[in-house]
Amino acid sequence: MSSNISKQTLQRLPLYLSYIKALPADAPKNISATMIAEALQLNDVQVRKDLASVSSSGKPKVGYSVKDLIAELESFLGYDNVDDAIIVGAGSLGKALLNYGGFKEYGLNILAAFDLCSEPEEFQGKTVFPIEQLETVCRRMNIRIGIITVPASNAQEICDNLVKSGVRAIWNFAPVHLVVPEGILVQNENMASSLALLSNHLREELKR
Amino acid sequence: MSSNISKQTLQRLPLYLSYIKALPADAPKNISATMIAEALQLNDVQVRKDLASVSSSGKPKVGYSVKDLIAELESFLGYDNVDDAIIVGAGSLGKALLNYGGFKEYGLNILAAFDLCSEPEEFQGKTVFPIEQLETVCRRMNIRIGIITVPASNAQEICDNLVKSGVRAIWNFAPVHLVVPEGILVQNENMASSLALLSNHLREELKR
DNA sequence: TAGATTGTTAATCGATTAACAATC
DNA sequence: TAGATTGTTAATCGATTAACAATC
Repeated sequence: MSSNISKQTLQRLPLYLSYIKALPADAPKNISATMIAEALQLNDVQVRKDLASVSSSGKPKVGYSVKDLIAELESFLGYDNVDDAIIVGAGSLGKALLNYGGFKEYGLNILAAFDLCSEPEEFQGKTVFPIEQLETVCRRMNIRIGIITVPASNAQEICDNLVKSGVRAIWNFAPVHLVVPEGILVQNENMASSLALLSNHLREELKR
Repeated sequence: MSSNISKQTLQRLPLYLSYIKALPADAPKNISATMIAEALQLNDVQVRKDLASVSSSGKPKVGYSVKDLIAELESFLGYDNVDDAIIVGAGSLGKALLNYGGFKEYGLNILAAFDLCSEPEEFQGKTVFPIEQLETVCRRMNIRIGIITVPASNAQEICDNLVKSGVRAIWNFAPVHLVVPEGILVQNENMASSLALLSNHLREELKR
């Protein structure tokens, strides 16, 4: 069952995919887990185990067919099966994400944004709706992914609204912990946590 | 020694800080690890252990002084000690980060951006320099943090330039694995990995 | 004093890595 | 056939959690 793929494995799969997709056109038709591991500075057994959970194109002595492996990873990661999403919060980050074309490649299509406004507004070809219309639009479009880019102080309320509107997975860019009912996934993109690592590294370095 | 604080702990510290900073003004002067753990849905021993690595204000039966704990966390996370950074890549994401005021609160000051252009350009009060001036500016300003928001295909080259320019920590938003010399930290903000979790959650849900 | 809470030592759990058998 | 490589079972490692002693 694919449900017992660990979070760690799931997060590494896109790395493998982007690496093998970036391989030059004249590269060999097959690639080994060892080569991928070396390029990404990972353990080769780990790569093999990760790939085993989504692929059956590995052959002893031969490795994996690059073409097949790309297809298997893309299919597993849902890159061919586009999910619609909406963004709540059309500040600079929200607008940047709305405007970013690259998500399509990952099977994510951001339909629209919501923010405080009295009328729907256009931004780079996408619509920013008044926040009041959140539930109506989500229900009508059957939206299952919500992206939160509002300030921390409003994030929980927005999150509750999203859940009430039928959203099942939330990508949270606000620096707060969100409480959700069981069965709803919150994926945090916490910049403060990343900065903590950067800042700690610099401090440690100075000590030496 | 603070160097043996784990990555996991380091990433949780900002969560504790933002939670206790958001406490209402009329809240009790002290807070227990158990309360923090409940609010953030974590294990209380974990919170206590994490806090023990940066704080000495915990008292049995009393808990932690909110005021002292905020001061200790802010100091440890370097929020009072601003680091200067530059961004390479002034596309929509790069501009959003350049424009985002919130990093100052975390001790990060983004001075300028670099991109392909023949002349320095102004954007929202900050300067976008021609990429050719990267090394000169980094050296002159003694920049130690570089933020990469260029397309995947250019990221390694930019990374090499940053390292050559004296940068010691890199915040990488490009979906590629970067290879760096020992001692340089790369912190990846990999959107594709996050999306893999969201997409997997939705798929699993459908199966049920 | 008794109870709540901290901080630490020990046990558990899960992920990573090593060892190895199977095979093209 | 021999060597490279996969996939799996076992060992190791590190992080989380449980148990408990110390104490305001």
